[in-house]
Amino acid sequence: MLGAQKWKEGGVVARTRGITIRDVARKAGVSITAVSHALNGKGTLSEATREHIRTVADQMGYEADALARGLRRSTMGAVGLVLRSLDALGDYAPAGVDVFERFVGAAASQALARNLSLMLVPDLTRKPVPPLAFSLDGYIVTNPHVDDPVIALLEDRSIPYVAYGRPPGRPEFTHWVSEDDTASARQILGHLWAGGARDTVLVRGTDPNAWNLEHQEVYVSWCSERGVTPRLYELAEGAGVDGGVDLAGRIADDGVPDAVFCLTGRHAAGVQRGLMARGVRVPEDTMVVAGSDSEHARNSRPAISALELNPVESSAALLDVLQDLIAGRTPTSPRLTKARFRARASTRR
Amino acid sequence: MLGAQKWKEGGVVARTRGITIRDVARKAGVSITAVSHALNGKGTLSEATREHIRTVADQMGYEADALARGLRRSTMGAVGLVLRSLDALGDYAPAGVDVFERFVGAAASQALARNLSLMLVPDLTRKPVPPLAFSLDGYIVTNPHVDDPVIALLEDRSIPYVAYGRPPGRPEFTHWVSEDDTASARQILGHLWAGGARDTVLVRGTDPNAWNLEHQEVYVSWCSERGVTPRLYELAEGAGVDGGVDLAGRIADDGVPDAVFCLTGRHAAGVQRGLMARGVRVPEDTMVVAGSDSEHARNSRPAISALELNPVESSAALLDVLQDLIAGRTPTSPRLTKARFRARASTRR
DNA sequence: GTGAAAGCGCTAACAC
DNA sequence: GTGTTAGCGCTTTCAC
Repeated sequence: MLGAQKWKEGGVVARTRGITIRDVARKAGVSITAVSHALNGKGTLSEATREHIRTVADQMGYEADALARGLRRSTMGAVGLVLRSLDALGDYAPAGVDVFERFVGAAASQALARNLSLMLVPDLTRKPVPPLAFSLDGYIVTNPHVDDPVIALLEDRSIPYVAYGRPPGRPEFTHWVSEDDTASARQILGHLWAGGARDTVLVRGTDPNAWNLEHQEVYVSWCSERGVTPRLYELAEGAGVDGGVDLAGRIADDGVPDAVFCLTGRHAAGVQRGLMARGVRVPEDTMVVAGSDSEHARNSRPAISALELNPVESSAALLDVLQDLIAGRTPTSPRLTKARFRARASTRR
Repeated sequence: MLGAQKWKEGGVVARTRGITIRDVARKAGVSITAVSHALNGKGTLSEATREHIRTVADQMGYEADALARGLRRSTMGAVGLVLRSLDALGDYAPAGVDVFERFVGAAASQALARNLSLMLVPDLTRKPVPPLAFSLDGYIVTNPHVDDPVIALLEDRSIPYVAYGRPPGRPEFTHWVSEDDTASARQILGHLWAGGARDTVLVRGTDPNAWNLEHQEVYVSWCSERGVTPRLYELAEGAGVDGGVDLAGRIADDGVPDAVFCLTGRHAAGVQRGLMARGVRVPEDTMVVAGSDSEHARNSRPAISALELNPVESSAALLDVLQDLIAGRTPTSPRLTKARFRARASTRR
């Protein structure tokens, strides 16, 4: 391997340095400027030189060092992903929760398609700060909550960022992408209504993010439009299925409802199980719906109707907006993506 | 904010540069060398100067620029994660496959605990290579297969890496961590044998990784030790549940077995469903086991006995080994972690 | 005990 | 059109 060398430095095995721009310049018989310009499509070079340099570089397998380039250009080709919901949960691998992990997967492959690297960065405000955190070109922040310190930090440093789920209490901020929660919530509530439900319970999480807040808002308006009394329960996201089972007891004690709309799949699975354990029949006595699909919802018996989020389209939109922001262009945002409601046995009457 | 400035460069909004080592040096009335030494515990400085510099740096909120530091020291505080199984699948967010997603989550939180950032890198051998790919301190490669080109590339560049699941055909390579597949497989086969199974089928995937190869090996030896004829089926990982359903037909045609041991949860769920559709009773006629737990296994009816992998312990071990490697220490490896067998209704006789 | 200076690999003024 | 050169922020050698 040309130009490769290995060495030790203070006990740290340094990586093999690859081929440098200098190696290419020497081989191609030009200056390093020429190489830089040729490869970045800048400056004024004859097409012949350009082509020649490109060929040589290709042959040698030259890849520009991202660090050196970043140091100079202050743009890295890498963006960070902060999952605020998981930060809040304090658990980056909660059992049976696949929405976030699916989002990570989708975001990674969408980033790939744009030749961007995606870096998972844990809560930026906690010390010690991950070293690369402030060198990244921008951030995707999922489900920021009210007065989110991560967002405050990014703004303070003027690092571009986009939010998945609008940052609550920031009407002036537009760089967000979300599934159309309002439309989906109304679709679900309408579906339940059509199934005969007149007494529908909403179970939301405790995190003060747009997901929880907007759903609550829509639910309350929807109830008041129809003159029915809202029945709202809050259950910590971290409580999971077991929390749902417990909550089912409370709900039933308050009066068995016609339908329960849980914002998370785990809560829905737990509530359904808890209700059934008390002899409530699903869907005959009570219908159950989850606001976000998951294996829990799919594989409960009866299978729970749920909203299938759209991580692929959403992460694509987020990256588009973020790239515009990074490039100094004005992005078209906010953007709403379309989730898809999956009616299953739990609401089939 | 001290030393902060914003500027445009070729239409690109550059990130706000933070406080530099120079700012700290000026404020503390020392040279930049002194600052560097004080903050990194190197050189020979009086404890007084050291302390003074640390205080000033803290006050100013100085954070060393990871890029500049990396360029000089070539260690970044970030590691890459390559999921070879998903590369093979060509899908980074396959529905219902949660082993990898759980592993990503676990690896992320373990990395967090070590102040490392985690970058998801798809197949490194495919162009274009993500910019930071070759600047990372090291890699975790999950389920490398025989003659894996990603491993060849990392070795060529002498980038430290560890494997989750031993690289097949590389007996001399020891930097790997794995659940103890051999022990688990024997435990499962023993469990089935104890349940009366004398004709157990193994369904493995087609990817030539250690997971598939070692299980097959154990299965074949185990059969020969007991003088029973092995019945081995291969099914592409990507075939999922539906592939399992189809395969159930073939298996039944060849003779309904006493038990089926599928290496993936999706295959197990499919095979069970396919068998039951043909009137085979589970577990009465045939027991079904999955080699890796998943929501599919848990939520099938009857629930499928499965091996619960240990992504948290495994990723912790992987990062330990990788950090040793990066630091030039000799790691204790390979390391085996303990998976846990969950007996469920599908094998309860 | 301390600091000046070289240089990591790259980009972009600015000279030629 | 092409090349020389000055840094980006940091670590480290080596003079003082």
